[in-house]
Amino acid sequence: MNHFLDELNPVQRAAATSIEGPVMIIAGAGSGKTRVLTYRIACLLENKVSAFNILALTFTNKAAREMKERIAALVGEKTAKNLWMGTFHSVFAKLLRIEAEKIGYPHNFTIYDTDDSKSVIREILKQLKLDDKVYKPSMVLNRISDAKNKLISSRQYLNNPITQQEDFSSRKPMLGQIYAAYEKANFRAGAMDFDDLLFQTNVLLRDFPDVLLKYQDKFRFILVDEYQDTNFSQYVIIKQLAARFQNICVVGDDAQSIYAFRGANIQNILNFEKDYPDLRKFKLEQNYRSTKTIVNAANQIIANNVNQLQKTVFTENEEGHKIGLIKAGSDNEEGQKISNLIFETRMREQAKYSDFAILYRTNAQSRSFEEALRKLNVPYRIFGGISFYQRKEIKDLISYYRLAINNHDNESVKRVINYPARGIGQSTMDKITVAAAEHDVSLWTVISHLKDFDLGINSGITAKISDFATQITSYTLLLHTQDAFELANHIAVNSGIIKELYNDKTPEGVSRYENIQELLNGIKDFVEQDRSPQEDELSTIIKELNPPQEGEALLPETRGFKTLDEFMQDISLLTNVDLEDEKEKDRNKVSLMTVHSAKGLEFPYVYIVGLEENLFPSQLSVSDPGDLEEERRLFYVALTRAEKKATLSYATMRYRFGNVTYCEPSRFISEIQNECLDVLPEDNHNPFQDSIFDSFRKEYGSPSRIKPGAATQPQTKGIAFQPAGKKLIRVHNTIGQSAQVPPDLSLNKSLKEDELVTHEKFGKGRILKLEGIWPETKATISFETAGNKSLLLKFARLQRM
DNA sequence: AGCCCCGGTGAAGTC
DNA sequence: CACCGGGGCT
Repeated sequence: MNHFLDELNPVQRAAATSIEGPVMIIAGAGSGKTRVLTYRIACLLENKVSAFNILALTFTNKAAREMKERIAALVGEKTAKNLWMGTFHSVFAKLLRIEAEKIGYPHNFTIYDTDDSKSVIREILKQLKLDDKVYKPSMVLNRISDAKNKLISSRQYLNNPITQQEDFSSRKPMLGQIYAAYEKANFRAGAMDFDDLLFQTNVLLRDFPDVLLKYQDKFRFILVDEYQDTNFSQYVIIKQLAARFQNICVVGDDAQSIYAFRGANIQNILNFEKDYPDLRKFKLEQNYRSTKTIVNAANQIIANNVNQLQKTVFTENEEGHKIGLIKAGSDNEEGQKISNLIFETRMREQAKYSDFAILYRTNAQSRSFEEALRKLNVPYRIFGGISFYQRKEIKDLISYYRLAINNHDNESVKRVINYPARGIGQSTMDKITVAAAEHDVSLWTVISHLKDFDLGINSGITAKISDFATQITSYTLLLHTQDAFELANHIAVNSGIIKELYNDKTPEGVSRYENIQELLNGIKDFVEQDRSPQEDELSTIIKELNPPQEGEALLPETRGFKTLDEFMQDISLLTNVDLEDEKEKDRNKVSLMTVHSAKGLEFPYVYIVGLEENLFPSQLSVSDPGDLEEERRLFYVALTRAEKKATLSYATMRYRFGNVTYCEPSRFISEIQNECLDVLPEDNHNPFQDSIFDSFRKEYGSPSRIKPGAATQPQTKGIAFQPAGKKLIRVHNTIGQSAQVPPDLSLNKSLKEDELVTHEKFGKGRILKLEGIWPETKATISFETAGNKSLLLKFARLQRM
């Protein structure tokens, strides 16, 4: 085994080979953490620890996959395959698939995404007759999520005088009741939301000592990566599982804790020593990734944080380039300057596009970079934003799949019961919903046993509903007799979705049809991949739980194919960096992503953009010192992604919330010593500035943006120019996406006092007074019938008479 | 039942 | 500015 350990420095080697007992590895940015983890696992395996006894929790599925590949290269694929490795959510979702029935859930439970969860909350608000302005679904969901991540059930929530008092004084006294109803609704639908995957795992391990014992015994060696970003719920799971053997190794860097907003508790890593007093602690302080300049600057920044573990990150790499600093006059100019720089640097350094990353604080900032990169024909790839699986047509089809797997999945029933249209309208749905609520059952129970419920609907509708139920049941019966692709395809055709989209010859329709094809292709690929032993383990268990029923074809002794429910489990917990182009040629692209998504990645050239007060650090963080420290750590993460050269930029003016705002450079820039910085000349003229694009802009004003494309095809994002017009118009880009755009109202700009105009609603009128400077010009207009009105010209739909 | 239009509202990061 | 839900019209 010495062959690979030779590649480690002494501390790394000690960390990798101390395989028993609690171990904490504090790993500075770029210190070879992944390598240590990988070799540590290889070491365990070479020390006759069975792969079946190892659990490794990573931050993304992609990280798990890559690590597994590296381990496979060291110890052989056969062994590596048996490791349990993945994100907290995906690992414990798998565990719950096996054990769910102990806590009253079906093994084939559905995982609700955030949209589903909000929809459940909306429904509850309706039933409780609460105002969704007061109880905003996203706010309610956050509140519930916080509670779950602290392992507070709805009952505990309601019994806690402190939370009750809080909710009462914030005029939201019903939050506890909503939480309780939400829990109940999900349970009835056999559904778990993201937080449930951890919460219910805790319930399981708490209430079933035999189950806990079984997994303590199974997972004798536990490794947790990015430990600084675990929340309380995750912390308790790990603590429980490791309690018996205490072979727990956590790796993290408090300086890179950036997920407090979703309940991550930095204290978990700061307190690890208290939990395991006899731990061994290793500090990986040598950075192998970045230049001296970058490491020094990063140290200078993080030194401004009070709350941290002591460590000194250093590097023996070369000094390297100074950190570039670019000032731009506007967000668009920032996009142009950065894009030009990437274009030039790539030429000069003979680099690949994929060597470059643009990192921003918020997804909304991507626009100006996309425009500018497109102008230069630089291929790019956006991570985050609207993912493929959130597109309407994909969600529709997937709802059928979900419904086939779990008939009680209410959100899917609501989505597809009348899509494609089959004459089951809102009023019928209302009746079904009421009946389901009254009898405390799922929608499916009502629609599949119509005669047991008095809905007061006519026989025509009754027939339509039972046809639907029969259709879904027929899919359910095929779940384990057809492979994922066969069934997915069958459902797509049989449900009529394919036909519906095929018949739609509008450009949007064509694009939707193609997306469906892409989904089906993805399922085909999935079927053709090897299955992992965990999946085998699961299929065996699921088969036991699903004995062939009377009249049903016998299940094959061991199913030799992958099924649709396996596919659905695979996709429900993908992170946005997990979705990667598989094709090699598609990979050579500039990456655009938020700093959060960039965690764990590295690039030779990194551009950190939008470094302005109230943006980075974000406005919401500047008032709270704790939040500000998290922002600073975020900036630290961004900077330490860079290997060769980092460049920072800020704009003095940008469009935010539809308005022009003027910005100050970020305080973080001033935290870097001047000798590390290289301020680029401001007159960085862009030779491509006078393109057709800009003349369009002059003529028609700002372009409207079309929805971001799927993560898999970001280049499809388009820009539309709308001609001046009266009505709302729909515009299309080249691949058929469309957007509704408002008419260009800049013609209102030329209106003068005393002119006669007509307004769609108010009719004829005369402009009495104009105040303010465009685009904030306000007009007082005296209408013949509607009287005097004061309107903002940029919004008012006026026509000159 | 379905489409279209409007107006209100929200805009941080994510499994 | 972009999204969403509601309401009204066909």
